Amino acid sequence: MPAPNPKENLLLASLSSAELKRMHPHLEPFPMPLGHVVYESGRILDHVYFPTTAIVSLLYVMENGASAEIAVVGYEGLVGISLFMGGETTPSRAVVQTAGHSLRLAAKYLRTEFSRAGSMQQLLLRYTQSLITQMAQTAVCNRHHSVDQQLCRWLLLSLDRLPTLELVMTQELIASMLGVRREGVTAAAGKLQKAGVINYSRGHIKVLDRAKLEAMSCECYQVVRKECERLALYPTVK
Amino acid sequence: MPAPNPKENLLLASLSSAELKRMHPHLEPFPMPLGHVVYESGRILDHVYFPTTAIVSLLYVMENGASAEIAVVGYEGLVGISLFMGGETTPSRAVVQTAGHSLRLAAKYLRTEFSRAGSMQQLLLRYTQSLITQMAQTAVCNRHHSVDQQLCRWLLLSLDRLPTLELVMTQELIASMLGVRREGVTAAAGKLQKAGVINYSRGHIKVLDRAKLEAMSCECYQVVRKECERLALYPTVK
DNA sequence: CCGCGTCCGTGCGCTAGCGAACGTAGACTC
DNA sequence: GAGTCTACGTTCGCTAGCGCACGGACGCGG
Repeated sequence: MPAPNPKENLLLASLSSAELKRMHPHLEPFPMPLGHVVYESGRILDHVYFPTTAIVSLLYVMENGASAEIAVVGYEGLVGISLFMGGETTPSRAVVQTAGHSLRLAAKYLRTEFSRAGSMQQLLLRYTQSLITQMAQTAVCNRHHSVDQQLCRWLLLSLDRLPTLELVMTQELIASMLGVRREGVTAAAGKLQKAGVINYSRGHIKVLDRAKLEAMSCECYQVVRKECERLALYPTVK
Repeated sequence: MPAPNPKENLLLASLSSAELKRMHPHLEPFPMPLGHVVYESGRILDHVYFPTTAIVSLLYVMENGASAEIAVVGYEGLVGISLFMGGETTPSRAVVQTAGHSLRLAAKYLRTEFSRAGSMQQLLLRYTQSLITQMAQTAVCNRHHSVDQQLCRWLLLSLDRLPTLELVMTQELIASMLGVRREGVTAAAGKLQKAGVINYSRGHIKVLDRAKLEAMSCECYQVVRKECERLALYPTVK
């Protein structure tokens, strides 16, 4: 497993050379296998994680075991905002949704850098706001949009955080992220496949027509993307 | 209209006397009539607003006019976090849900105070995290819970931000907040009335049995409340 | 090449919530 | 005290999504 380059994470790449120089010695490679729980609800974090190739889902698991994704974090962001927001913990869980690499940074170094009130602080706060937008839009989407539309939104959000047009992801997993039944995902994915938008096969999804996927999605994807671009924080779109 | 006392807002009340002294000259009373749009999606804010007796809903309005509440802000918080988070704007709208008073502070004073990196900054960031929790829980609730349960949650959140057990609020308005049909609220409120939990009459809701209301609510209310109490940021419960 | 486990497709009955329309009763106006 | 308006109640047909159950198909290991 090659050591990930800090420049692969957009937040780290945005740092000034002086800042990056200070952080670099403390950034340690951290592998993220599929399904790994990066943090558990209520646990106190001792690191923040900057994904490079991995994708992490923030999700809330209810008392009865049902779950729902709150937001998704890829190479454009970081996992563990509660460390600098001052809350220490959050009631949600972070799970690796796509295996890959990340860099992690011990809490004390992050706090030190944050308290310098420099561009790192600004960057982290701006990123947090983009995360807030994503959460808000998730709430709206959960309220008003069909499973079909939500699947499109979800695929696009994942796609933007991946180097290729292929996702490794079972319908069961997508269902648990969206908080719907697996059968609902099967039905929605079936429609997309018939429309020639994707190709699904035993946990491998190839996106064939991204433009059509965007057209079939609800407005929520575009809102999040536009807002993040405005904040100069969005992954490049392939 | 009496000038609101800064101590009526929990954030302002938590400031050190030195901080409050610095801010006090710049805090101006700002009335909040029902329905007033405190900020519009995308507009650049020039003040932050600290409600004292008013309650403000953050909601997202979709292209087709449908809406959904993202979070609610009362005397425990402030409206306008994007000013110190660095984004300047957000894609949501803030609307006065319960008429009352607030104090507002011009952006430049807030930014100055924030950049001192003192307890005010910590306080604002901790509050932002509590807001994030509320949004996340709203997303989950929208996904998994019935209108009945959501109504209970919503009533409790409003109740905690009010001095009395009576809300002035039409079913139409509640429906637009929850993002459901008015008829759905009528049905849910009818059940609560039959159960002796509330008394509804032409825009006036009296809560008769708060304990039962909490029992009929989903876990989401308690999650938000516990998390905010943990962050030492929650209104006292009557 | 056989067996088994994972993953995906399908069918069926059921309920919650939607959309639209209409009825009614309290409250306010003049 | 008659008219009017706003807020709430009720109905009906419809659809999306749920829970459950089963079956088939692909792929891996032996």
